[in-house]
Amino acid sequence: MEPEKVRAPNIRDVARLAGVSYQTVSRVLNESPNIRPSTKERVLEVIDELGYQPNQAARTLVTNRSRTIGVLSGDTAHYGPTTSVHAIEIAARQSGYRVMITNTTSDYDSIRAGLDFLRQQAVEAIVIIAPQVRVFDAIADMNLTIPFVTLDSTQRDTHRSVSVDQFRGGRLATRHLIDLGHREIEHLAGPQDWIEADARMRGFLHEIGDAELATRPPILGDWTAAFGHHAGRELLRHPDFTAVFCANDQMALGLIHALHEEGVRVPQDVSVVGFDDIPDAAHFWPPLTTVRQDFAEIGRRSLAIILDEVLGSSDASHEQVVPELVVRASTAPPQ
Amino acid sequence: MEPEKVRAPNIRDVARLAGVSYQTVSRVLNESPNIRPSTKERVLEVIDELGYQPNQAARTLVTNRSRTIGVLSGDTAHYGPTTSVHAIEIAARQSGYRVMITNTTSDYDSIRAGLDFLRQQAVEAIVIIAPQVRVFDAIADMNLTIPFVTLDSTQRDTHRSVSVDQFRGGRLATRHLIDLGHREIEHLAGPQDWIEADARMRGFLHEIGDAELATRPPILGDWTAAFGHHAGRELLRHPDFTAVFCANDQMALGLIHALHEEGVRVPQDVSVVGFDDIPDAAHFWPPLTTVRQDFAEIGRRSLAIILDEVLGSSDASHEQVVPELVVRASTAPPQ
DNA sequence: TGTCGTGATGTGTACGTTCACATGCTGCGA
DNA sequence: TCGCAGCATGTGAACGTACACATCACGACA
Repeated sequence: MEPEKVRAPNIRDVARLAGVSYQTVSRVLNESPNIRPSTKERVLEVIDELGYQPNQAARTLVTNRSRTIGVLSGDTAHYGPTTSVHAIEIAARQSGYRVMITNTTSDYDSIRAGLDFLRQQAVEAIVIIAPQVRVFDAIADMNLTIPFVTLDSTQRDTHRSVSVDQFRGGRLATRHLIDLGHREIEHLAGPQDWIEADARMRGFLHEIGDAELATRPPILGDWTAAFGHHAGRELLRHPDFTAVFCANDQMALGLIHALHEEGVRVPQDVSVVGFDDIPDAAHFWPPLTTVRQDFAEIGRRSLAIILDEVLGSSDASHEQVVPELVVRASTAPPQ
Repeated sequence: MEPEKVRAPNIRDVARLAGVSYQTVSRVLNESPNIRPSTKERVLEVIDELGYQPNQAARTLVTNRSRTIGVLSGDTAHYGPTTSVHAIEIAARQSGYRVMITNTTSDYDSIRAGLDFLRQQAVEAIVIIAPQVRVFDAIADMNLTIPFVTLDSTQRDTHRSVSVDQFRGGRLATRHLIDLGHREIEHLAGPQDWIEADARMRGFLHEIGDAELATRPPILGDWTAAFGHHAGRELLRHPDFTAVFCANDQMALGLIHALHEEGVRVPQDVSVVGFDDIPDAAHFWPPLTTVRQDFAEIGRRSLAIILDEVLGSSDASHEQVVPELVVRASTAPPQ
């Protein structure tokens, strides 16, 4: 015997039990002003009694609004994106919106599928935290009509963006090393197709050029500690440098690991700067000098911006949050 | 002049242009078997031309199925959960499902709101990765009729679960220290309302009891490196121990930081074991001995289990994945 | 040659909600 | 006393799709 498939109660069931029309129930649900308090109370009682829940699909179908913001996030479990997403959720909840997150791998088809999914769910806006160049191809190809905002620093006028000023961050880190007196500075960069990685690298090159130091070609990494470790071993085959600027904290961790293994002291022999200021960075050994990005802040701002657009404003702004150098124990003057 | 609000093309628009009935279009979309190839082709052409996309809300409304799996995840950006979520997404995609993720903070109302949201979105099943006891109160109160699976090790018969055997992991770590010859072992545990934290602690206590060592009350932490650092400083006020088992890698990192600061050598003076084996752990200094959990594997399995239930199977299984001790350089015999 | 099964396609309806409009009632001012 | 504004509530339609059923053409078979 199959258990009988009970239909969920709908607005009409509520109406019948409350002795009103379904429209009145709808009014209660939507907090219409003109409704007698006693009626409203009675309806609410029945709703509670029945455990009635509005059918979101039906609502979306008729209103074409879902009160939902979509988030397209990258495939990796990085500290930054997850922190931003969390901030977005909290902010959205406060504005009466919900958030639907979809992860994607970095290939075109996956990004495309993710955007399609969000569109099908009738999200009212999309926050894109997949900071790879390829994302923009997908967006262009499917000419998205939904408002969207990106969390990175492309200055395209086609859409809004909020980002930490990565270029400036790259300069801050490099300038710090130069100010300490370093002249032989390596850069362990991120993957080239990441917008942020590129901006940090440009910041590095800019300061190197400004100080008229010899330019060393950056090493292109993949953000992982394992790569940092590998790169560190390679670099030590020609130890003609006194400082390394790593494009994120994880790679800095791996690099320091390699330095330790070879008996190279940090910061006495080599100074290391990271990027991000993940919570762990303060507890690396030595505690890491790094550039702090406020991931939560850009999350909050992105939501504010996109709700602004949903509600009618239309100027495509590009906000930038200023990063901050956090000096700890992994940097010192060269000896 | 407002730009005219253009309605998205629907199934009838497609039908008209293709010269067939809307039902035929529907059949093409749902890959009905009895349809002439030439007709199908013509319809597909029109779909492509119009950029038609099925309206998910309408589909869900009529079928009461969404081909979507909900994921309720905790509020923190931990490595484990994010890795599991990612694995779930990939597996879901392969089965023709999509995943909708909702984060929650750990308070009851937020969990409740998250579950309500997922239910309203008509997800067909829910994977719960919010491993706090409180989750079960919320579930019980709203008597969820949707199949769900949890990614932790409560052995309740009300639902399915997949988990790494945390108890066993706790034993592995502790046993390793005992086998090395340690007798004075501290445990830095996780928050008490986390199911996993509790299980690891029980594993620890079990081995301590087995070896007839004096039981030291575990220190209850919050998973962060900052807490590990703080706890390390506290412990060093009475340095009567030779080893510490930390309930996760981050706390181990902070603890080691505190030890380094006081000139205590790891592992010569104090051995440290972590838990999780996050990618960074291999690059801590010293590289961390820890217990590896296969987060991706439990993600994949959870999806398999829940799809199984969606498709009709009904025995509530409790699968367990075996954790693995990874010995690196943070542990050694006491000296 | 009539009947019947089968493949291909079309028609009516339901899903649960909101919007636009209609209706009834109340009280107030002329 | 009448008309009318305004509040409270009700009725009909629409959103876009899938399911159940109806219809039609065609060939096989007795």
